[in-house]
Amino acid sequence: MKFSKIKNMEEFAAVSGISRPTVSKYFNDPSSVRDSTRARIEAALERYDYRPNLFAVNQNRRLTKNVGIVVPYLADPFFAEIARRIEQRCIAAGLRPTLYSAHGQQALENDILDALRDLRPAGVLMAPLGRASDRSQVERFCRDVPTVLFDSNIEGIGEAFVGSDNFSFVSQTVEYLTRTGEPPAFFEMRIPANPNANKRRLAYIKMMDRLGFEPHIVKAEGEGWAFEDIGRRGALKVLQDGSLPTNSILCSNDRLAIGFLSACYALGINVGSGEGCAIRVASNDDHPFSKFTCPPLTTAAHDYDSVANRSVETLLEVIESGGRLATRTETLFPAKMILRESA
Amino acid sequence: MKFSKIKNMEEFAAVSGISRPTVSKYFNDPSSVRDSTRARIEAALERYDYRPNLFAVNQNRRLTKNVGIVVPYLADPFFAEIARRIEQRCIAAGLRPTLYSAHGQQALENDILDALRDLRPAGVLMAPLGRASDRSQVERFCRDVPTVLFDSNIEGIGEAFVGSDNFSFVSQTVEYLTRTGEPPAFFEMRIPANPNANKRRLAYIKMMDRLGFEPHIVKAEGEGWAFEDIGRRGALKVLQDGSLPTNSILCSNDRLAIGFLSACYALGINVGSGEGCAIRVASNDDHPFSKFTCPPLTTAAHDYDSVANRSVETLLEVIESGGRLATRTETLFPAKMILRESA
DNA sequence: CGCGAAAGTTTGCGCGCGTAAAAAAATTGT
DNA sequence: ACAATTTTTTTACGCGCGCAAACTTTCGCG
Repeated sequence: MKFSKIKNMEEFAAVSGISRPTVSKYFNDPSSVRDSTRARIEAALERYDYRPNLFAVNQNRRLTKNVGIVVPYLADPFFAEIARRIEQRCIAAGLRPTLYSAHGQQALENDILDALRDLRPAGVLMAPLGRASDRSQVERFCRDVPTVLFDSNIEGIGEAFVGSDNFSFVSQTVEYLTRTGEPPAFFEMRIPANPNANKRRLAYIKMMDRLGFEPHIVKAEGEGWAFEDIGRRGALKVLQDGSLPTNSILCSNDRLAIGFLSACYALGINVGSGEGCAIRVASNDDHPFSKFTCPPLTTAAHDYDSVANRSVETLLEVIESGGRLATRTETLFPAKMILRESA
Repeated sequence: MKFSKIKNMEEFAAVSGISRPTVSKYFNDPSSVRDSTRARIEAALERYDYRPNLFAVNQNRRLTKNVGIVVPYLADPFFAEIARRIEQRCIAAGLRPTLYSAHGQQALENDILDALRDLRPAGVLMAPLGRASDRSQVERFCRDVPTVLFDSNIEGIGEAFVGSDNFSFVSQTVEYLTRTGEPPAFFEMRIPANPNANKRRLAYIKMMDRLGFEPHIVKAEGEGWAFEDIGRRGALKVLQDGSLPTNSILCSNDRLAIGFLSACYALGINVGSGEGCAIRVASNDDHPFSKFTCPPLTTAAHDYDSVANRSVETLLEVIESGGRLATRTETLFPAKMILRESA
């Protein structure tokens, strides 16, 4: 508001008594103009409120400050949380993030990539859908736009990958469950959406082998992103037909575990290690709500902060080195066991 | 990919043998060109992949197809879910939505509004932070950009409001709890972020009055968006010092209720109406995870679909009538009771 | 076949800003 | 105080496309 309205840089340059190109320089880097002119511009900014148009700015710039953040399903609190942190990291680094969710749909993911090209982003942080991703489209995109993948990896695509070390997750949970009770069965979706699920299954098998136990994998039917519901149905089934080979269960992820706990409650089965408990349930992710389940969920926690920080740091490196990295790095952060009452 | 790369409309017009203005017309409305030329353009589209630059298109258009969607806190699954539906409705209506989260911060909400101006959106769908919103900024924004508020209302601001009828929510839950047991106490945050909370408290008091009972309001300390944690702490406090005046609790919202259930579990208090249950807990919202709590939460459900649909419909009306509505309408959808085991 | 309307083409400007090159002005050093 | 910088101004063009006016071609129809 302040005084009259300024519609473009031309007008603002006029009222500040400075030429437009110099004003343009100022906005791209205030320290690039002489102190006295910077003072005059900032004096004008006090009196008139003007900001360069975000989209016009990027139309003809060599390198923009835009970054895209793409997640597969934003209504999943895990992605909401990691996206939130990444977004704030980007803002702190002086970038302009825009967040997109593929809502679990390949077509939408492709549309997002198309829209992202037009944004002319300096870089993109992307957690792909995984199995449902259109690999060739993602690959093409990464050739055009410097991209760092996070959370779920696609081998060889993007300048780098930052995520969690699934083996660290599963080895810790399996070890813990085994040490404090029975070796666990592994509970997962038959057709997992996310590549991490496959790595976790393999890690489970490997750990069980290493410890000298027979692996038991329990599959829940159902596809899509309604993990809790799928977990609940799958759990009801195996709990009712008594096909569960053990009294301890390791769920592939917390959302399935939430469904599993819900099924246990419905059947009157007490979960935990204490008196009167029939089954122990542990999981992976440390989903934001795992702390509040009943019983609270024992789980291997993502290092949310490290993944978010390193993703953004890596993207900044990529951008600074001109959009390409000499070698594709994969950074995996270990899990941290969170012991709660469910196991 | 296909053949060579097309960088702009000029080039595409050349290879398709049609003039650029006509091609431009085609992309704005394919039916506005003659069948034979449409066929030629589409034949060219088969051979070359070209799409007009999204941001350049909007630079000089009278009316864009952009819409902004602003929510206060996207890591809250309620907002993630409603935003997801609104986003998909917009896409279905041929609009181009962009989603923003204020992450609970006033400064961010203001930044988002600034960025949205530059997007030149045809309209904006906004769920404001509420108490934390910078009212004058939001008001200014709504004067410049046609905006429909949803979920939380700010009196007199925006072209319309679409949300849920808090009285319908609370009256049903209070009535149900009273009819099937004791009249409830009301559990809420001392300083609620959201204006709906205040309306719910007032509705509770009114209902209790009407039914001839003394209202009891239990306040949980804490600010911010970590509702579950605040609910849990608050519940632990009142459950431990025995200050709860009743055996039935109505939580202002489901996230608080999830915290409350967690506290009950920690203290070994059984929740529900059955044998051996000491307390009944009901709530409002039908949060996506309420179905999976232990016990599953009895709650008054938002009509997610209606709110999402009507919001988008209303915005379309606003846009069609040139950005302004004769009178500001407020549409409130009633709640639907979801009976589960917690009460 | 000729006529008027409809559709397409040409031409040119505008959106708001980045950026490059050359000229002018202000600052610096001595 | 004068040459040697540094900074700013001027001028001009580009980004990718929308839009309007005037003109030309095409189409439908009697």
